[in-house]
Amino acid sequence: MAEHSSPARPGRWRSGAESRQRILDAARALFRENGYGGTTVRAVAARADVDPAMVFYFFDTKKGLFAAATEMPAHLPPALESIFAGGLDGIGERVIRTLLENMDKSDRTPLAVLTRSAPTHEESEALLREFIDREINGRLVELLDVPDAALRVGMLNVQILGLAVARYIFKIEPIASAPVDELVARFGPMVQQFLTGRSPS
Amino acid sequence: MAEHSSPARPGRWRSGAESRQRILDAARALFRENGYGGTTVRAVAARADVDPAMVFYFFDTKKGLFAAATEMPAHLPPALESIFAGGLDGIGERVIRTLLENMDKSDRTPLAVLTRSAPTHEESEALLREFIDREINGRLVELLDVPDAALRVGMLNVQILGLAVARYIFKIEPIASAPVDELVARFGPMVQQFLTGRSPS
DNA sequence: GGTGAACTTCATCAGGCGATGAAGAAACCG
DNA sequence: CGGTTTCTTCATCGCCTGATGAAGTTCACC
Repeated sequence: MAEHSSPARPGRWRSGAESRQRILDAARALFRENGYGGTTVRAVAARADVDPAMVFYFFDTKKGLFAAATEMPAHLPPALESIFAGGLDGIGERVIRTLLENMDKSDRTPLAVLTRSAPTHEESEALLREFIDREINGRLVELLDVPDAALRVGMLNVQILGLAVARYIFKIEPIASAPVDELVARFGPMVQQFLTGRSPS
Repeated sequence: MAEHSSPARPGRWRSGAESRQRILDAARALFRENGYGGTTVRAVAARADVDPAMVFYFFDTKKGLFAAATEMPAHLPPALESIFAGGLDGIGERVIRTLLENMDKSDRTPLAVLTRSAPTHEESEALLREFIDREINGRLVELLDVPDAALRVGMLNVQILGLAVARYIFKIEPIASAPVDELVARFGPMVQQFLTGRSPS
């Protein structure tokens, strides 16, 4: 067997930014598949076609890699604004559509990562929850302005969580392969109903 | 420091069944908190106040321990029957109530374990899904007997999943502390609606 | 074209992991 | 009582983990 193409000698192969990106992509995939504990630095390195030491070179520790791999994608906050922009009218469909479209095209799926991962179990879970509570739930409760707003928003959380878990983590059919429009048509009005409809009490 | 009470000599201390039970309890707690990969046999043993070797003595392998710790509680199937027993009328409330009451009083929460755990990622996840598909979804689709039954049942799965994750895993308020009756009142009619209501198309 | 920084590899460390096997102590059984 | 089984501890194995440090290679800049 002759070594045909890769002499595996040290040196500057790639732009550095590229290696960093390769590692991040591999890390995101593995963290999502196997969780934090089930993912080894060596496996990430192998998948990124990179020496394990490079992971530490760029991210110092495994936790640093995790933090970098799960940070919020930049295009999410603007999408969030577009949900609230239209007021209460049709907000049900908007929230479902925005959620699905953003998670469909991105492999970051912060929810997925955080469900099965978390280095210390407290740390990043608390962080994400605080963000969601402040940026989504809080604003929505304010917008609704009814006595049982908190419970209504809680129900929305259940929908979002269930939809995300079913579609992206467990991949339950037919939810996983249903087109976005179908799901929006099904869930949108329902969400709208329990957000702005009359109370069942 | 004098060794005050435990000479730590080998020998028969407890009934064996008791040690086994201690290990199972500790394992369930840790698997749920940290997942399969994040739980070490040594940690389970420490929590059970038992030598690590005992875990292997009773369960042979770590996987064996996992299998024993996550096996389905015996009282679930009968509860399942009671859901279908009443036919389609009020099935929405029944399914929500049964789910909540069973998961509230049990610390097994197979869903919780399976969400964050799974030894090979395929194995037990596939097992639970097969069970759910056969025993719940299949029967329900049959019972509904409409063209879009699969999608309706998929929506039910989303509800169940979201509710379980929100209440028992993420502990999102106010869902986590809401009384069962409140949740049944909110989710029951909604579930009933999209199961037996007219199609949105 | 030489110098220093950026990137990459390799060898290696200490520590924890799952797992094994032997041997000791209590309980059970005749 | 003696022998066997059952429970328990301990010492240890080989492996893989996260992490470090030094040395080598290439590039950018002057």
